[in-house]
Amino acid sequence: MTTEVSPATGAGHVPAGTRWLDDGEQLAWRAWLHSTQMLQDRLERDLVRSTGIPSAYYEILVQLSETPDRMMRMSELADRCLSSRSRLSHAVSRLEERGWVRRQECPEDGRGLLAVLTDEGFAALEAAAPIHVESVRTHLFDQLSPQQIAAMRDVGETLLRHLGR
Amino acid sequence: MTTEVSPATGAGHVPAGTRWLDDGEQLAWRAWLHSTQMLQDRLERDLVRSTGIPSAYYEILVQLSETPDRMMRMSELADRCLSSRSRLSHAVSRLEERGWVRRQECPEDGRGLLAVLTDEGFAALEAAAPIHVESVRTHLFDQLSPQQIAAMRDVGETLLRHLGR
DNA sequence: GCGGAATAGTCAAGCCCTCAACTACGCTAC
DNA sequence: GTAGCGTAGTTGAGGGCTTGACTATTCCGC
Repeated sequence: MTTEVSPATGAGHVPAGTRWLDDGEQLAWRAWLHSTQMLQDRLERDLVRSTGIPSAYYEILVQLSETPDRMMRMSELADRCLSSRSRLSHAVSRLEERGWVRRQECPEDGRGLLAVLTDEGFAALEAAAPIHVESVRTHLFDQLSPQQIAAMRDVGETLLRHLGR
Repeated sequence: MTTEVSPATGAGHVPAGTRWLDDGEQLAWRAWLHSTQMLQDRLERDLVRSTGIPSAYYEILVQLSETPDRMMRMSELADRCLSSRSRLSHAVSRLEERGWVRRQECPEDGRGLLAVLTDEGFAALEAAAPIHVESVRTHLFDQLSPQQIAAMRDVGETLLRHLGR
């Protein structure tokens, strides 16, 4: 995403009653939009450059690693990664090519599959994690006061409640 | 982007001294990560569904519309849209196919081109803007208190200062 | 003015994502 | 037990983005 909100337009062409953003809201909107885009972009580039793992794959590895058996149903994995099923399916195929994940039939449900983190996958994650966390610290936490971090969390959680998670 | 930070790993396998995230930081990180992803996703889908314009294109139209002559150098446009030059070049080509933008030679610099917003492009933006701003209100501003909005802006601006803009 | 470096923009290959169609299995009711 | 429907997951086509190589132009020092 990206996107400023109001066109440089005079009044009168658009449906009356549009609640345009005022100046403060415009500034807040641009600050949010640009900072999130730039930060995501920076973290992504750092991660790929230093570990060769795109963040979408990293997230999959993390979710699997946090599970007792290092395995999870494909759909649950998709949900946790905020990913569509199709996208996850493609991603797991590519992770299988790297030898980091394999698919395994699900005993309780003949339709289902389990994504299983291999030892190689776990090792790759273990190597990448310290690098990634350092990047997150450098570009996010080291820049903010404890109050700002608390506020960021509060805003994030409020939005998540509305968006449903 | 996406991405949890620490692997479910015992101590000892990774370089000593990694500054792992504590519980509060983890929660703040996940809240930020998931809320920004979900919100961007939601706004993008709303915009495409109701106007047919992806946010990357919308941003280009907005930037051009805010300029006195509705034209801008390709590189400046790329910078303002947080876009690579290649990406912008592709996007402008596609906007040209829609008849919303055209390229024009730059008088002062034979290497350069100007992207010019056409009347059709301006009309498309004018039609889309109220719909988009309503979506931003619904999913962002209507969910937050004035204090939260101020905090969001503060955090965003702080991060932008570090990331350079 | 000339040679080399820097800048503006484009293009092709490859990767990733989305959308919609598809297969396969499970569940329920009759 | 089988029809019909819902769920799990995959697949392929098509579009967008990134990277890196390429052309054209300008700038700068001499």
